[in-house]
Amino acid sequence: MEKNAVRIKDIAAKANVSVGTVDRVLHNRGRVSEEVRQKVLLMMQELDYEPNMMARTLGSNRTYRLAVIQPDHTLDPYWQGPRDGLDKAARELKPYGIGVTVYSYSLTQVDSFVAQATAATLSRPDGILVAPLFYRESLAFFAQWQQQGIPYVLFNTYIAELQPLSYVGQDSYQSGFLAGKLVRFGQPQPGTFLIAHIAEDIANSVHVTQKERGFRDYFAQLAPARNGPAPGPREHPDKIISIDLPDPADPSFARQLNRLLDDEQAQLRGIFVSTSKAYEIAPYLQANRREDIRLVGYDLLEKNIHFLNENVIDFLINQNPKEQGYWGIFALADRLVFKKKVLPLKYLPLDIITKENLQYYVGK
Amino acid sequence: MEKNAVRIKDIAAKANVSVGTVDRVLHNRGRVSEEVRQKVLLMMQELDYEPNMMARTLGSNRTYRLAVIQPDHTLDPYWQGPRDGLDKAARELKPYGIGVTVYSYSLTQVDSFVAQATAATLSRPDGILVAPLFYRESLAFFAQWQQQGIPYVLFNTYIAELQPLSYVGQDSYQSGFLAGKLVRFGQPQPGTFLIAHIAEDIANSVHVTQKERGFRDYFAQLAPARNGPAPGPREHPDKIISIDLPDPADPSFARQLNRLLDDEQAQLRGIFVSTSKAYEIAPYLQANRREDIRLVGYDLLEKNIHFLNENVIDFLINQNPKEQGYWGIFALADRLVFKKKVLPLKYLPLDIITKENLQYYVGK
DNA sequence: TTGTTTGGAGTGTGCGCACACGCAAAAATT
DNA sequence: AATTTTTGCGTGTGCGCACACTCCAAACAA
Repeated sequence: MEKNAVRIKDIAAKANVSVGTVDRVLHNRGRVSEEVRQKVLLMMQELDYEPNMMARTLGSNRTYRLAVIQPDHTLDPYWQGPRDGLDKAARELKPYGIGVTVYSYSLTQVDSFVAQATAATLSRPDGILVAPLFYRESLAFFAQWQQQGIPYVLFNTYIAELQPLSYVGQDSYQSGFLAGKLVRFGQPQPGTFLIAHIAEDIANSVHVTQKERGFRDYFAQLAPARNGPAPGPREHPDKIISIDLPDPADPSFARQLNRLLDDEQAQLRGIFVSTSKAYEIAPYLQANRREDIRLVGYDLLEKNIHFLNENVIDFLINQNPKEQGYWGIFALADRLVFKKKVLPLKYLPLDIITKENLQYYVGK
Repeated sequence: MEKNAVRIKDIAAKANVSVGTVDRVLHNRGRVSEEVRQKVLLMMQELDYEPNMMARTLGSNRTYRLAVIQPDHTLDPYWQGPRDGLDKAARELKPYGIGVTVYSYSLTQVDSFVAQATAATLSRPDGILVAPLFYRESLAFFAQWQQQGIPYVLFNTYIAELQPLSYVGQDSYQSGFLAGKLVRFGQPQPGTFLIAHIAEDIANSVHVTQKERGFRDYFAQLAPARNGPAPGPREHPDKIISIDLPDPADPSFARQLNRLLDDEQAQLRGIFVSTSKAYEIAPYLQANRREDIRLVGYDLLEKNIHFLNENVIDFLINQNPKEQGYWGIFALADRLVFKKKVLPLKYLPLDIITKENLQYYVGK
């Protein structure tokens, strides 16, 4: 094997030109007659030439600087995941001349996002990976990068507005849809199902509203068709409510939650927490011994894992934070270094995590 | 970045020797005085030298031949997965001088395994990746490879007997345990649960017996402790039975299966198929409209996906066949080419697949 | 003594490619 | 017609490393 690897030299010989000429058509450096150009191109096709990337990066001493803009991982544990992933990618890609700089902003302060995004832009990077949690404020930056010709990749939150090179992350809608299934599955009787947002600025967060839409749609499609041949064994007059909880430190958090749990009428059978903060709800269920209420949330944070093992949380959906960082960086590398075409959408799987399969996802 | 990459030239300068000398200590070629050797080693540590793998493979024209021994993918669709995965790995590793040859044997014929394994051994490969479905017949080969110093990696089936370089695949026991959870989850009433083996030589297949053990243990640990403080809200006098079905083409397959399904007394609530052949059972459930019987099986084969979408199969556990092939090859490459230490056990996740998250696993 | 081996080091070439440079012929300008 | 400029192409060097080769002096044998 490998003996038959086609080199530039082979193309040159077959086309009766020098390696310099082949190099010129390969990189569109001009200074080649159209006639020769076509011949070289043909020979390349015939021999099925594939450049040797190792020799290429070794030969050209070019380096690439990538900027990552994401929430500070010391303020919210979730963001440690993407951080780990992009660090891993950075390590693997270092020999290819890729360097990564992280600009972290505060999840709760819009202006810190603007400041960091501005700093990243001013560093004039060769590519940008960004988690655009703030919808409105992101748009202007996209426009600027697009104009400057800097490729940028989105992760975690998908904003279609200005075409990014790629989006890496979950399909939020389907993610909510799946949550509906998990919260409903195996429950023989109809009831009320709650979708809880914790300390989220819903209006400015595409991400979360799509999850809610998916969740509601799951129940909608469950309802038997009006004129269906035979109505299913059970009807589904389930009631879906959603609530916008404040920061858990706020006393009204407990107040609002307890009011819901104490409402005997409601027949509350399941709660879906739209972010990775299911561990904020879990203690209330555990304290009141509400094993009858199904709890579904996101991500394998330490606290979530605790309540999963205690059977308070029933399912977690893994958003694959680490993979998001990893593949985000790789999307940029594929474009810049390897010159491969990059898929505009890279949906990561919706991993269903239970107590029984947890261990194989934790260190991943 | 990357400007600070340490080269062997830098070490040479710092140790006041030539690059040739550094090369000699790097590869233990001898012909270096102990004194100088120590100095060079020290400088390497101080500068935190990491060899540039690209330059290394480019410089040394060494190639590696890997042999893969696995069931023929044209005879059983499952094995297309590992095949795809190892092909992908082979493509990525080709520039590193790695070539892969596949020796495929027939799942049902022991002697074809022996023949292919023999052929692979005679080709004197630099490394071997093997799916040792036949327990007894595998042992002799392991011993031989060990003696010849050929590193070998197991996948799909774990046999601890003679330490392989690594095992890549699922934890079969935990896989069965999870299947127990999935088949039982949300069913309010106790009943009978069936574990079905289809056309398997149980006695010679570690793999499948471990799955059964895990499955049974799930139910065992569900039963409330004898002297527990308070017996749970429901007791679990579930009954677990297992059955050894013949090839589905055999008329007794249908006979045995129908007898089980028609037994009103049994209260059959769930079936766990221990291999990827859940699609052989599904038609019987569908024909008899037995929506009350939970069906859990393995792998995203086309036929399984069909019945998952029809709600006949409730859950599939993805054995990640593609990843098994991919990481199996990489384990060998890590050892041979990159000289990294290889984990002796690489457990792949137990992906839970439902209709709702299926799409993100299919093309993976 | 003169050869011969051997230990301990340095030098040189090539891997496949990028890129700067050189040089002649053709085309454009004066 | 003499010049500059442009076009079209070939050559040479270096990237970091492996590996064969060379060289020299000391140890040893004859």
